[in-house]
Amino acid sequence: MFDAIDAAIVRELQNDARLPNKDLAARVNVAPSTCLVRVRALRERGVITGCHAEVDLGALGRPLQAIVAVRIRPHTRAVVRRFGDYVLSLPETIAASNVAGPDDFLVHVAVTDAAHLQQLLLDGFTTRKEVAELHTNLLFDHRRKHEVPPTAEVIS
Amino acid sequence: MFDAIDAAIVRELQNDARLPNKDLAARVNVAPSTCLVRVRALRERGVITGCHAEVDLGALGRPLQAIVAVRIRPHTRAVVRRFGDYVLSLPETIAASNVAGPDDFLVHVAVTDAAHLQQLLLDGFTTRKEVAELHTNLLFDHRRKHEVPPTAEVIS
DNA sequence: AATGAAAATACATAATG
DNA sequence: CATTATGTATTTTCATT
Repeated sequence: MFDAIDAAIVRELQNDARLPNKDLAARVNVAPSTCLVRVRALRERGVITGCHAEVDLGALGRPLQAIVAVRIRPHTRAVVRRFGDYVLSLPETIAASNVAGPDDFLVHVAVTDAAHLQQLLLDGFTTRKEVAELHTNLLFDHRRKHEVPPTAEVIS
Repeated sequence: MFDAIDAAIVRELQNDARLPNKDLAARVNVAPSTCLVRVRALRERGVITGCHAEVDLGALGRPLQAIVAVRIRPHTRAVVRRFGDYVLSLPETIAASNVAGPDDFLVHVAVTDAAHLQQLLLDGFTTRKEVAELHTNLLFDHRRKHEVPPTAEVIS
């Protein structure tokens, strides 16, 4: 299913997806050709789903981040899904979670400044009929970890 | 500062960081040599900060996600920073945000099942003295967008 | 499933327009 | 910035174990 070598490959590629296959092979102690076969298998099995460049949000003109908690009404499947699609289509949205609890969505946004945030909230959120309530949390700091390890159970 | 070609390069590499330079050049309509220079410059200027493989959390044995909202007391710089470092060191943590508002941290975690989540909350969070209050939101769905566009202001 | 060697590609650099 | 050329390195295939 997923042995120690696969786990090592996943770990290395989470940290640097552009690591040359030759170097990756050396780090996980297999031949380059073997390594390539394994990486391809991990992609085909859907374990590795993609490789994405990480970009500095400040450099993109979006130094200010916030988490917007949204309560949706009516709380129907169609309305919830439609809002999820909509909110992800906004250029300011980095991620959106549909959660259980008093709030229905937590939306992570990145904007230029407070004025931009206010405009986003007014034009992008509160104008929508299904948005019943909004709570905005400014982010002082957001740290994402790239290396998520497999649990012991999935390693054979 | 950042022209239309750079913006296109950033867009393409956010979607696929392993796109060969030749193909990338074709997509953004420049010569491969030019493209390579620009990609290197974007990395050196800190616009592109890294490339990371995205992995299916279910395949890693972590199909259940939650956002844990944590209130910290005392609310001092040292305690807040120490908790942030600690929480990011947990293998279950994917991301952690230090936010303004009633809650101090929003911690995104990925676990095996409800039992694992309970154990994480009890052993990893509530045992710590600085954790004053916890609210756990189960995630039904988390969607992250890879392509974050630059704002109009940073494009010249 | 893993390996080593050969063939195909891609990269990095430089010179020219 | 585009083109071309060139040497180097890497990726990929494949026969073999």
